[in-house]
Amino acid sequence: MNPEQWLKGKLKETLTKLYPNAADAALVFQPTRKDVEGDFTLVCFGLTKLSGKSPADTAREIAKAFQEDNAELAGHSVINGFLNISLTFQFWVNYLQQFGGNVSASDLNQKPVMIEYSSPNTNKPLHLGHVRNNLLGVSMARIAEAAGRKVIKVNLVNDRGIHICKSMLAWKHSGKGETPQSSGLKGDHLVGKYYVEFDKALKAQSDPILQAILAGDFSALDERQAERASILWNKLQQSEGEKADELKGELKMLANSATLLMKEAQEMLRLWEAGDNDTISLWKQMNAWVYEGFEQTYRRMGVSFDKIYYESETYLLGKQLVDEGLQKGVLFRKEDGSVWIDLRNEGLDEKLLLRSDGTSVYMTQDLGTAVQRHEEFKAGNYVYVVGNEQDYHFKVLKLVLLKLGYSWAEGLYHLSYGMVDLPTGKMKSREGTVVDADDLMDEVVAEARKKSEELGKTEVSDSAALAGLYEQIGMAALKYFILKVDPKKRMVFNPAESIDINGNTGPFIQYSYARIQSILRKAHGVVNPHYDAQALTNDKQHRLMIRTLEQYSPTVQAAAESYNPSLVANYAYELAKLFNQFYHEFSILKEEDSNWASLRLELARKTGETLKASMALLGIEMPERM
RNA sequence: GGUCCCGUAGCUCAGCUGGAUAGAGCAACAGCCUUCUAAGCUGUGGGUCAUUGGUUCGAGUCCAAUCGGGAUCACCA
Repeated sequence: MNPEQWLKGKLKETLTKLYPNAADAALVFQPTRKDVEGDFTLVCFGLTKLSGKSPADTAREIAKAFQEDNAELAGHSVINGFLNISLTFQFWVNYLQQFGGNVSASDLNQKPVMIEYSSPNTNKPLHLGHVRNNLLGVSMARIAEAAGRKVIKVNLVNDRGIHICKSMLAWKHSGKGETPQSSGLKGDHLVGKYYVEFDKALKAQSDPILQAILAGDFSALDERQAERASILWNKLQQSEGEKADELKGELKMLANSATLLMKEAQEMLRLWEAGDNDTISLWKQMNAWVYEGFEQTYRRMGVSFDKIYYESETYLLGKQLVDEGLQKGVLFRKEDGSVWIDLRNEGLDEKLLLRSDGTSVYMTQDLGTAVQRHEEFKAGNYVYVVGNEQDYHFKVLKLVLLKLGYSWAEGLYHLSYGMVDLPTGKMKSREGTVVDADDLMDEVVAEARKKSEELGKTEVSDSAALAGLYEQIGMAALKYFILKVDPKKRMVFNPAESIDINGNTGPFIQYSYARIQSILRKAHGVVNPHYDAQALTNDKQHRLMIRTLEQYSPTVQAAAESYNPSLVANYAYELAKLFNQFYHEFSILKEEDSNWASLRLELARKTGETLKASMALLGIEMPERM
């Protein structure tokens, strides 16, 4: 039994005995502050209505009644309206013996949870943003599993569309048959290279057109575009600053679409959709290269999926839903044939669900995919790990599904995360400031090697084992750095400073663990594993260690329920830090009193296990020596 | 302009349903290795929790407004 739950239950009993209306009173109950004697604190301010007395008197009254019934209460103090309760040392020691690091099953939702994450495009390699996405997805999956839920990990690969055609086209024009084998490049990097090349070539073609447009000459554009350009151009003459930049951006897109290259790309997309043999086989070949590259990156990051969906297979889904929606009167058709939903009552706008030519948009596809998945898996929750630039999209997605009558859509959750910024600001591919995932992992591991060699000592000597250790340390540094931050916040990553290994970092926690393992190895056969709880007397530090271990289960539950792995990361750090303090203050192997020695050994062992379990939830491995 | 997210120490971040004197790490300075791994530990300095008002026994936390940063509001995905 978890002490916190146990005590809470007992307090409720006492309150019910004391006060007639106690049943529905909410208990404000929390761990006691470090500088005050006690384990848990009952905040009594809110209970004064029940007792009709001052907060302090209420606290005293409760304490008195509670003590009469429970021998486990070692003492208490009342400060203002705070009732600080200390449980006996024996109670905690007994608890330690049965502590197994398992998470009490959450009773919230026992249905499976589907987690979609990664969702890469197949036209370029993964970058820092994907790293945050993947790490969040993996750790959420593990945390949900630890909290007792069945998890289905899903990846929806964006393998079609104009962006793929760009890479294909550039490769066709200037690739000269280059392959990953012939170039020695990882497949995704090779394809990414041609994507960049396309952009360069496009710019060369579109710049002159843009200059002409800015000068008021729209002759390169077709009639419809010229009309649009003329409107924008007129506005531009009266604008400045940001607004002008925005208009220039739109004009630039018009210029792009007027280039021969864009027309070729569009034509290629048409051929692809028509199932043209040459186009399809080139597409398949280049995608295969990319998947091979992704697979390497995923494996190194510890990312895996139960099922992979491809947009090339799902992009036509959803049209049927639109028909349904029209029949139900939830959707409406405009004169030009396009289909919309009106969300103005929900504080949003009208949203397009089907183009006037009858083709589907992003939203149509996502609606279809969601319904298809629900039919297949009947999960209780569908978690989408997607950046916060799509907050609006997912809000609409959920609303539309609900309006269509799919009540299970209540279980949709957008795990929205903030961008990863560089100290200089946003990552911009045009400025070449994108941090590549593969490079990043290499750097971080190289840094781990360098720092470790500077320290000039390690318990590991075999060179293959050393390489493995550096990989573990570097990846721990990276993963922990990203996962310790609340997902919804933007975060700053400084590649120049690389990554710390001291302080609040992954390697710090690994080090604490390795140290514990060292003690366990040496203590084997030296320290008696059994101890007599009755022979031990109260000690604040030991009690605090056990209390902190106790927080593992509630922490994992909270992380699962709030879809927030950072809670687990911060917990692991707290625990490691606390143990390091403990380690410096108390010796295990040198302790002469065998009861204390074995208690501490038990504490060390369970701390180690809990650290390892916590970090495993973040996808971080723990070395036995370092 | 509408909507949403964020603003805590020089920097990077914690701060759970509102609770006691707002915490860590990095950086700076001063200590601790003949004693279980110094990737560690201890100490010092560093704060108008963006601002103003409100709600109440109590606000970094809730509400409103303002300022600052970002996202989004496409017949793109």
